[in-house]
Amino acid sequence: MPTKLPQLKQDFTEGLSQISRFWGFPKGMGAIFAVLYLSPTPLPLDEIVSQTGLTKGAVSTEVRTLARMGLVHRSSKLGDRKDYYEAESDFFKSIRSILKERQNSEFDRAIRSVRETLEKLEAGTVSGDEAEVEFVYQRVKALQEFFNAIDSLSSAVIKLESLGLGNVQKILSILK
Amino acid sequence: MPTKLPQLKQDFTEGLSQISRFWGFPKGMGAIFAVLYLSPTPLPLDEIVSQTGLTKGAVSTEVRTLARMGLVHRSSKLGDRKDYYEAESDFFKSIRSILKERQNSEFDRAIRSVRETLEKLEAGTVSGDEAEVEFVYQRVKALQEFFNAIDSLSSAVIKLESLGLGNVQKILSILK
DNA sequence: TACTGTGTTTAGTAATTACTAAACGTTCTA
DNA sequence: TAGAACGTTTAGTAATTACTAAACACAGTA
Repeated sequence: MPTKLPQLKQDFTEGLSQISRFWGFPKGMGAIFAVLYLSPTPLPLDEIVSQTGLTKGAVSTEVRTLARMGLVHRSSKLGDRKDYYEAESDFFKSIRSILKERQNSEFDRAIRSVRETLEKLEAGTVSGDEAEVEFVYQRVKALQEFFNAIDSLSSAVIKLESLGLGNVQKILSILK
Repeated sequence: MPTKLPQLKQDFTEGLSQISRFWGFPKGMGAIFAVLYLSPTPLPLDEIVSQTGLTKGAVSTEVRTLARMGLVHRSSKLGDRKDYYEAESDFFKSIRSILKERQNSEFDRAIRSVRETLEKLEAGTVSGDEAEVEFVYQRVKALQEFFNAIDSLSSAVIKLESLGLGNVQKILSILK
């Protein structure tokens, strides 16, 4: 027997919810994105509310963080007070803006704290068993270098015009 | 005034805890890793307990998941019943094993559900407005392709002998 | 066999996070 | 100015997750 389109959409939505949760985002966020992603036209807030079963408040805040991440876009029609939302369908573009978002976040603050640790060690202002201080220094330095590599990578990705399948292929060929 | 080594270690540990939490892991996990990472010698469980302030139970379970991820290694000394743990210091190696770990997880199950959605659409067994079905098909297909790209990338990384700074540089030069 | 030193499991608690319901602020319309 | 149609904020609740305390299992030793 044939699957009805609304049913299919709902299954898909549930799948994306789980993926969302897996990556540490609220599952409602995945659901909202899924609904928008499968809609041929931008949707107003109440439509998202009715299709996800979440409340106005929840949708309002989560759609905002989705927008900040560049995963959805907000627009409005002239002579219509409603806001309309649509999903970004270029995922590589989304990745870039998520990375960009992360750069000013809590994450960077933590990374900066590692850098500070390293600076203290380099300034020679740390007292303790000499061999151990040296060991700790080497370790912290290695971690810092790792972060730097990740950072260069993501900066590069952010600056890219397009990270299409072509580029991914090229990368793969290097890594072989 | 000089910083004392134990103080430095503790600051570092707090930093890593936050990073851990940021990526959706328990902060205790980050703390455990930090303690091991800064220790010149493998540590037994009680040592981790006393240095992190967590309980035996917590350390026992979290150190196990760290080991599954390949971020720490368990070893034992002859004539000593204790287990000893040490941190993996090659982060690229860790990334590989984390990716490997993820392949058999909940995440893959969710991705599979997207693939099933796609298969139903391709089999033509979905009923509904024809234009909309076609639209939905295109979208789901695009998402699937994105997942495939990510998947190839991570498989490639998993198979690598080494993803050192050299390779990262090469990648960066492509992406410029 | 009991006892000690290990790590693990379990059942419950604390802390965090996602979400709801409802009040609120604004803007437009009558 | 009142009321309606929006989106936002807030205060509280539900659900989830991280962790604790304590019982447990097992191995080695007296």
